[in-house]
Amino acid sequence: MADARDTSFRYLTLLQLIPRYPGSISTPVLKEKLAERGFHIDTRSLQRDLSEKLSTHFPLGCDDTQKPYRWYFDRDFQCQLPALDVPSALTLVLAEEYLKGLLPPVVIGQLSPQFTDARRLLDELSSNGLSQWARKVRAIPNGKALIPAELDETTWQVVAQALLEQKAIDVNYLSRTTETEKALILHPQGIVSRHSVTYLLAQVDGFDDLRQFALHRVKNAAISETAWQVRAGFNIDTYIQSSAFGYRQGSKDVTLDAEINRSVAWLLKETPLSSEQSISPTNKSGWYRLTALVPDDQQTLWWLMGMGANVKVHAPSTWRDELKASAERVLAHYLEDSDPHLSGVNHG
Amino acid sequence: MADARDTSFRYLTLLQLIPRYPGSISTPVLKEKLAERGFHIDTRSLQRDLSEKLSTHFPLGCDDTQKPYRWYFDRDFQCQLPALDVPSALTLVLAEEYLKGLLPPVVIGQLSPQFTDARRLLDELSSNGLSQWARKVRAIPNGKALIPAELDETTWQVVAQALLEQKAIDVNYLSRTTETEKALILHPQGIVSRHSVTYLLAQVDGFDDLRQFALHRVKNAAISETAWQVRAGFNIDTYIQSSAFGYRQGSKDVTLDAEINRSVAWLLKETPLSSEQSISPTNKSGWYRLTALVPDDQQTLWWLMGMGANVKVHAPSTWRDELKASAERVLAHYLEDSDPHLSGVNHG
DNA sequence: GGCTGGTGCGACAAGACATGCCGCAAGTAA
DNA sequence: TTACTTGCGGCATGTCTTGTCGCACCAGCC
Repeated sequence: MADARDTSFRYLTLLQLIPRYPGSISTPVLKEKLAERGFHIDTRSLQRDLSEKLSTHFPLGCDDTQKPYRWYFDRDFQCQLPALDVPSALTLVLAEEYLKGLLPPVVIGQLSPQFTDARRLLDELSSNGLSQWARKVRAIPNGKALIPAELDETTWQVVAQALLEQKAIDVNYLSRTTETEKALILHPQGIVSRHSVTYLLAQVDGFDDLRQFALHRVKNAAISETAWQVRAGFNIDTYIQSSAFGYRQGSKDVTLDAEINRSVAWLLKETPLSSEQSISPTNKSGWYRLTALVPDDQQTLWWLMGMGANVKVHAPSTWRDELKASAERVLAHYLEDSDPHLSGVNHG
Repeated sequence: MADARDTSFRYLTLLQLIPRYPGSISTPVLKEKLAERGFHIDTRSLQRDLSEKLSTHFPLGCDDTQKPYRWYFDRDFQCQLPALDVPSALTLVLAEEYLKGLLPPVVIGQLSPQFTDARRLLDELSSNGLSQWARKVRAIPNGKALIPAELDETTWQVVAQALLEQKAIDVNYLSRTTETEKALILHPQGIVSRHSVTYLLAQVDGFDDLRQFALHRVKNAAISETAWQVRAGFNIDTYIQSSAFGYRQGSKDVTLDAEINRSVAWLLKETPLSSEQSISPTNKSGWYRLTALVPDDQQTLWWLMGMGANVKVHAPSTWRDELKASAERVLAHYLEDSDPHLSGVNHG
């Protein structure tokens, strides 16, 4: 890449090699990595770069309690190279607002330097505070935002690293059924984030089956010495579709045929259910005919349920039946109080 | 910040001043901005920096068709200063997966250098492709992901910039009611992203009332010469709560009192509805009593509706009535076909 | 205890490099 | 045409970088 002695570029390479705080890197390792990238310099020069040049201009820290000194960046330092432009910054703010309800705070914390950077830019945009961007941008998420489960920061870091670098991990896991903590060795195979809970898919050491572990119930995670167990032919999509998450998801799409009222029609014209969808008027005033090719999954069914009486499903018949049955059960709930003699209606 | 003549640090400052491609910056302006930051250098030096130093090491472009040359970064170049660590990269991938269903592709495109960076890091992590991170991470969003409305890139950029820098904009807007395109001057006051549609809140030039404009129906947006109209005392939260978006949102929270079945209980134990929530067993096997302080909004009601017969609401009575009425209407939908003599049941 | 290897650091000299200045050329606006 | 702006090559100067050496410190290890 860079062959010759170009000081400033070497500085930049150097800065990219230094990790953020929880991590650190020692001088000899840095020298080696620099050499890999074509910068063959004396150890002394490297030392000078770090302690005289870079650390005066950047929030660098140095752990000099051990002899190969270890260098690291301040925990929250961030520097984008083409600096953020205004639209990107606004997008980041919007994205953060959305993600707040979806991911554990700790995971968002991983991205916080970026978000902070965006906010800082917007703040500086109008140093007089005129912009007040914070009062101008809101996201109203689609679903009800449940409060994401609490998650330990190191847990997330260890799991992410183990998953990607194919390592096994030692953990304590709080079993939901037995309510006891148990030490396990896990072989991570995947991560699924569902609603506001993040699950680790892993094999327990010594077993062949894949199990789900809610990340917020994992304690004291650490990379294990045990060698990682390969799971041949694992495909996460297949796994999810195999209803492992209660998503009775037929592998094929189905054609949804329904009547919808005007408000739903408007909604779907702007944000379609699927790329293959048609909406046409019916002879019933204020009602439209919807045809769409949609996945056969729980999500879609829930969405239909949430639309309530604004949607009337004709096909597939399984959904139609399910919606009808669900309505009957709900009604039974509320009738059994006011009309005690009707309490025999099935609500199982 | 940096007072003296420190070449490498000046380079870095320089790089931060150069925007990504659609934008560009001219040499004299750069010189001025550098001076603002304490770097008083000769124009010649700046020229040398750009054309000899930086452009050999960075993907810089130069428009030399006009005489004050203009410099810019490659469209997709990105360089994080403390380089991304593995957990952050994984988080970014997860965030992207979530946002895909929530924001228009163009808006996500704003962040794409970051996402691309994350993906590249993960790819390089296992040059042999062993990691296959893409097969290991999935997000299953809470709501049904509708397809976000198409949105023009420049529209987003112009609107974002105008909003933050307090400028008026010239646009062509496709009215939903009249289905005609109309040239307007808008005074942006806020942005609300709702479901998958992004709305601009703005006053039309010459009017005092605030209107909503779906961003994907805005064409040919451009910063206007017209001076921006201030809207005194505008508060976006108040505006949203004033049911402007159909969110009949009482300003006060309400106490939800309901019976829930085991699966919902588990869900809520891990991801609570609110920070003040209690779940206790009832004498009915498999059912639990839920009490929670929740906002009085449409979102929560929809969520309850989506839970179907797994939830039985006792209070507030308005919700209870609404759920019951909704179930009745749904049922009527489906009964009127199979039992024609029942078609008289109200479904308005 | 002494030896050794690894590391940090001050000093120094050689040489590379950055910088300001000048002059020239090309294009543009008055 | 004239004045102005901008880019660019060249050059002298002075600063800065860099490799080398010597010394100090620390931790094992024989």
